[in-house]
Amino acid sequence: MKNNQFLATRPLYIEVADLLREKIFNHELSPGSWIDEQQLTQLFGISRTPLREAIKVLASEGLITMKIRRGAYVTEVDITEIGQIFEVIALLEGQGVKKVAQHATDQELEILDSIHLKLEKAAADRDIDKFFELNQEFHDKVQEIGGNRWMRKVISDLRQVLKLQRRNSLTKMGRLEQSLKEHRQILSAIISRKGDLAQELMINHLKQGHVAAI
Amino acid sequence: MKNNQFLATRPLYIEVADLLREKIFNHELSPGSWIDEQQLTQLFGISRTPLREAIKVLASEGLITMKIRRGAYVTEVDITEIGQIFEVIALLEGQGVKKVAQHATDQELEILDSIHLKLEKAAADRDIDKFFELNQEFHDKVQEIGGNRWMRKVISDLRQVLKLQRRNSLTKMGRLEQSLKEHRQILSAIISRKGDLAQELMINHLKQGHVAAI
DNA sequence: ATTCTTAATTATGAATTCAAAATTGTTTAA
DNA sequence: TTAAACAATTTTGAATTCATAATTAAGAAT
Repeated sequence: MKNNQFLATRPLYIEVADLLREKIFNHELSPGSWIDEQQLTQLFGISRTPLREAIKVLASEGLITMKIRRGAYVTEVDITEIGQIFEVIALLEGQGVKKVAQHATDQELEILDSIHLKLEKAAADRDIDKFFELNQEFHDKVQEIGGNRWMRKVISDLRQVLKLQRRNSLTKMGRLEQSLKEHRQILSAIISRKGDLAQELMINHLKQGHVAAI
Repeated sequence: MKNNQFLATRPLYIEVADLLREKIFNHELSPGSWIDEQQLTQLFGISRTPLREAIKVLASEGLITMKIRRGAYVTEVDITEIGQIFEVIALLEGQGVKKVAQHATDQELEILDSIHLKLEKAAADRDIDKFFELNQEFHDKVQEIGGNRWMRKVISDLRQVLKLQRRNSLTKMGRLEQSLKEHRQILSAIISRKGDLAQELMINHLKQGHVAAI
């Protein structure tokens, strides 16, 4: 695989990890399927070494499951587990948002507000991709402000696993409106420093919203 | 590196990842220091391939930072972060134990009780290693009964990060007694089906106990 | 002595090779 | 025809090799 001509080129295994995630999320590599190293090295034009390094990284993220002496498989996430993952995310983000409501500086709240404004605009424009991007950004910014690096990482990893499942919910417009409304309430609770309320709203937001609410 | 004589041997890179975590957390590999692949392959008696796979896994866990074309460095995990990790674990185990108190079968409670009995005995015998092993088992069994596979995985991952930090607190006998007492209360709350109380006790157990309470 | 240049050494990133395990395919026996 | 035994092939896990980048050491010029 030829590296680009620019400097500061990223390690090959990181590039490959990205390519693999992509293939997994768009189901070119479907859940449960075996990962054919041979085929992928040929497809990517690389050797097995960086590919296997990438596979191990995705395995530690939970996207890939290693079976000893019989290779790597795309993790299967059944509907029950989706619920379980949401339960964990809801718990953590609930705690995060509570702390934000209690301790964030006014300046930090401004940042959240500005993200939310853009979110409102994206919704008004019916720009779904943008909406999801900003939605993601809002949730992540809350965690960033919350300041628990490990909580943030856990959430981010679990979110990725959820992406395995994404698919149909993208089109559900009604859910988008509902999600926006819930965001409004959460932000409002944060700004008025109502930690417990913000927590409760966030938990419900995530538990009800499921995938569309990510 | 010779594998043990038992079957179901784990992949080498996983073993190596464990060894590296250990070295990182007891500061044989100190924060910020460069990771000498050559030296470690000799020390472990393995080749660079599995070592580098392990390094990449730890990098994706955040324990190691890769610098392109100049190797891997130990990330600094300061005491603040240890507290953050405990916060996450406490939150999750609190939720888990609550669910157990509410939904576990009587038979499952018996299992917890039997583990706790052994824990009492280990404490009475002053068998610290046994105590920690059973303590671990108790917490994990609660999660198993709780039934949220992903919550369990997250906890298990975070626990691993905490592992070596434990070493010094092992000797603190007072803390061990206190930990045992808290376990008694938690178990009692579970058995009497007081979910909210069990949750609160577990959260305090983990937050106060910190490393010794693992 | 200090700085600059260049050669030698070492480390990294990645490809290749190799041994052992797992799978597949073929032959033989009932 | 089916099942068991065994050989061939494929795949995995890990060691080794190789090209290039980075670092160190050595030597020349100021």
